[in-house]
Amino acid sequence: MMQASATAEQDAPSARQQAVLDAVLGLMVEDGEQVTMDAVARRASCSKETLYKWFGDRDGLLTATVRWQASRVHAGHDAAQVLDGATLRERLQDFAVTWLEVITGPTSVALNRIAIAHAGSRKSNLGGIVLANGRFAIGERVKPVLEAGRAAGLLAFADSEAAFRTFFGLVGRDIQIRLLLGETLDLDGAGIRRDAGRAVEQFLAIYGRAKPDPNHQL
Amino acid sequence: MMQASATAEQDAPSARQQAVLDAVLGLMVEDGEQVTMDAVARRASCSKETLYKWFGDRDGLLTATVRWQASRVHAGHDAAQVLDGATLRERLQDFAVTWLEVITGPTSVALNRIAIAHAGSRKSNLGGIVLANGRFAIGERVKPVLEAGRAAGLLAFADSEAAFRTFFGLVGRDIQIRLLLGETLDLDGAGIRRDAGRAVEQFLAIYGRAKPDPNHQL
DNA sequence: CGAATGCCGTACCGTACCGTACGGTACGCG
DNA sequence: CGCGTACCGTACGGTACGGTACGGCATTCG
Repeated sequence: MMQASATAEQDAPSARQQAVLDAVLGLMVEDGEQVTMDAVARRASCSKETLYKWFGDRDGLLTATVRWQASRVHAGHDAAQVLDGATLRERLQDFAVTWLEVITGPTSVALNRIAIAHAGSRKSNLGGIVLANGRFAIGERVKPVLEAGRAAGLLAFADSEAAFRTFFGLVGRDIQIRLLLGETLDLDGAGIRRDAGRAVEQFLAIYGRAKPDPNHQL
Repeated sequence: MMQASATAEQDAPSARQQAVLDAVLGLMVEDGEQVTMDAVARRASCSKETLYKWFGDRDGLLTATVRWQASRVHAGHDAAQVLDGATLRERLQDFAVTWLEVITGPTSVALNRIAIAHAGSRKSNLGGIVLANGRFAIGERVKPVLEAGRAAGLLAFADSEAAFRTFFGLVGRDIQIRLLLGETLDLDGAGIRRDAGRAVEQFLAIYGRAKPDPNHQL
């Protein structure tokens, strides 16, 4: 009579529940529109009754799935201290590569499609969860690096949020919207690294200070 | 026994049909998920039978709606020839403002949501239509300007497509994805103009050839 | 061993919605 | 006038899907 629903509570889902959520992700990737309760139950070899006991309703199941996927995207926070130019480039490049790998992945595309379709109606915003764990999470990880770069005199900007948004735009460009709208553009690892490098260089062309220059104004 | 379906044919829809399509757009903006054939018929004061005669099926109706909206977004093509720095800035600024106004508009958000949700399944890609009339249409209009700027010695780039994609990223940044995911970020005209100006200056910082016009600082 | 629990499989219900059919009305034309 | 055409309003069938109920099995625990 226990087994709190994994939706309301923030408990990590059990192993069996994780298997169910992975089944949902699999269905989403195959065809976002056929994520029906019957299909999930069949795919996960569980009964619909169990689905409803664990997740409340279909919305709870989708929410739990989004959370579950988000929980394993998070890479480790690593604090960087003093930066030289090469290290800054490297860190930004890493972020750009990671981000591009995420948004071009089929799971991300499927999940964003679901969340966007859901955002049209009011109920329980998957969009907020996706944003919090995607766009905003990466922002909170990049901004300290940018600020460290500024502290080291390598970058010049007033607002780290604005600077990050520019970085975000330079990295992603039109890739995400094109993928979401169904275009199949294949980026291999080399292409992603090339794209990331270009974005970093362009970012430095805008915000870079030529030399470590300890007179930071604004 | 005529009245070719407005879907298969490329005929412009009749006035009455346009009213129907506007009703669909209205429903999409209000709540993307309640665009049902009954609701459209009620809203447009027409019978479902007529809807099916005109548009074939629900997919045809949605496709016709996307085309209809696309048909009136197109601004006039205007060929510019020789550019000086101020004119180039102005043209780019205009494009940026227009684009931001489009993607922040509720109709665009609703339409993109529908198209993205639809892109998950195979049938009749609204995504392709939206891309062709949004992202790609603006690209084809911007690239000649960029090339004219290059011809005038104001810009330096090898690939106009790549340069445009950078411009696209600098203008849009994270705005579209955040709106699609349900965030309500309100940009008034002044905010859009400010954003557009920033994007143009950043673009020139990357691709600009040192040409006088010292009224910018960032 | 017997009861309780947790879960699977499946049948079932209500509803929403796509697509069609049918009756009724206004209008143009021979 | 009578007929055809185009359309509105509505009712209806079929179906897919969300959510519930029930029988059966395996495991755990008293």
